[in-house]
Amino acid sequence: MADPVYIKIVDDIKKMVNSAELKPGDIVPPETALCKEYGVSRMTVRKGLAILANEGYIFSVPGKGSYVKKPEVNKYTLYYDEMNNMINRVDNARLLEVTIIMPDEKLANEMKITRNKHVIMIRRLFYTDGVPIAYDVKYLLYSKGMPIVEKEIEQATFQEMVSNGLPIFALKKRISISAQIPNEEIKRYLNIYDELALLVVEQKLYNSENKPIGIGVTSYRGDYIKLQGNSD
Amino acid sequence: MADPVYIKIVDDIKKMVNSAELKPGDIVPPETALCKEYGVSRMTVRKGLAILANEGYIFSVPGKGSYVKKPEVNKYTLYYDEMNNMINRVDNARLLEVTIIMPDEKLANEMKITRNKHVIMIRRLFYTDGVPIAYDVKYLLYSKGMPIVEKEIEQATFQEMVSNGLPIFALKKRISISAQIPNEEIKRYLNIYDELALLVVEQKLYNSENKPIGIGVTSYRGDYIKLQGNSD
DNA sequence: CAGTGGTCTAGACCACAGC
DNA sequence: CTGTGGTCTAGACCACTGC
Repeated sequence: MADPVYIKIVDDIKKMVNSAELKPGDIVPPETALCKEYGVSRMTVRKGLAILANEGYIFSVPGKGSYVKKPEVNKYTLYYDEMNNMINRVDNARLLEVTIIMPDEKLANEMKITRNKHVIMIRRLFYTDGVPIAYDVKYLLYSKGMPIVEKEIEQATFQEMVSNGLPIFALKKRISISAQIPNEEIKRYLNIYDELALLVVEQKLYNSENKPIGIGVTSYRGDYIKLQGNSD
Repeated sequence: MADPVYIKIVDDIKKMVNSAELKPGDIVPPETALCKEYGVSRMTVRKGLAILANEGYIFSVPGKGSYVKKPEVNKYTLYYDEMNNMINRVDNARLLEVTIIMPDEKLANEMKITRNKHVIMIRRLFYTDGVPIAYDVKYLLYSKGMPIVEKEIEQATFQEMVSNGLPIFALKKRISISAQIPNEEIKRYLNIYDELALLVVEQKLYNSENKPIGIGVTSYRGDYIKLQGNSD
């Protein structure tokens, strides 16, 4: 093995967990014992345990020991960008409207603002191979540095509209995914004549103080999108 | 501050990144410089940098230095369990059928098996407050220790069916989410009389060798489910 | 009290980048 | 060659746990 010692420790303990030699709740040998077993110093052992803790295999309790963790079986990682998804890529976008509105009660509530604040509303259609596949509405609180040129808005993702490249680490986002039947307006925009379900993805952006700064709702033709997620 | 030094280092660098004092691609001060700046030993500095690397803020290149990373803006974490979701909780399940079938070409393909292998098919209905809200089909490769008592199958999640509590860390899962129009059979099962969209979640389980061991398709009434995800 | 993990030091040697 | 990060040591002191 060219691997460093701490990797060997990690692999060995992973093997024990995966072969049920160590079960969730079981205690991992104390650091001093592992030091002796592998003939290394404590910092090396701790490096290995830190990796295991980080990957969700174990957790440590000061004064007691390290324990095998119950895995989070229901956790998935999903990559979503309104312009790219698992079946198709948006290759074009058309701006339907960009206006400044006063929010109705529902929107004001969702954005946690009073109804006398102004909100920018952007409505777009997304195309793939010339076919309209999604109807997209965004509501943004105005802030300095936002793109105001229509050409910029047309092709921008939510990120690009709100964060002008700057404190992107601080942004928090939530999405919620649902299935809906299109209303007449969306049917017209997406050329839907038969029964067809929409996959509706709502994005909500928060600044570092957890205040909403934008809401986006993208309604995809159900036959043109599939979102995918992975465990790990 | 009662915080350890490495936490201070982490916070300071995070602040610099979030205030754009350090931009993606910029180089982080070398470890030796940080040692001097904070008056600590190198291991302490490295502990801080390791945390930042782990949280996706920086990455290190041996022989060169540490750099600020572009954040993964499109990454979301989603918790999904066929029995629990954001609007409703499945409080009851009814077993429709459990049989052993020979897979058709499509299924054999998806499970990467030959068509002469046997597959267990389980069909269920999920209820909330006595209302059927989802139609669920699972296909499982038979393996030792699987629940065979109907009462067990009825209330089991996918996890519980496949992994009998053992090497759960090794399991990999994928989900894909789509919106569909129900067929006549599902309409009957879910008491759908009007137009209603289905949120369809397909789960696929793989063992540690990346071979599929089970496929599950759960079709929820669109008005009863909403999946949610978070960045971070 | 002894044993545990949490923090930290002041060194060391290595492999690797770039000049 | 110097400077960088990657690995590792052999100690230290602390706070906490459980007896």
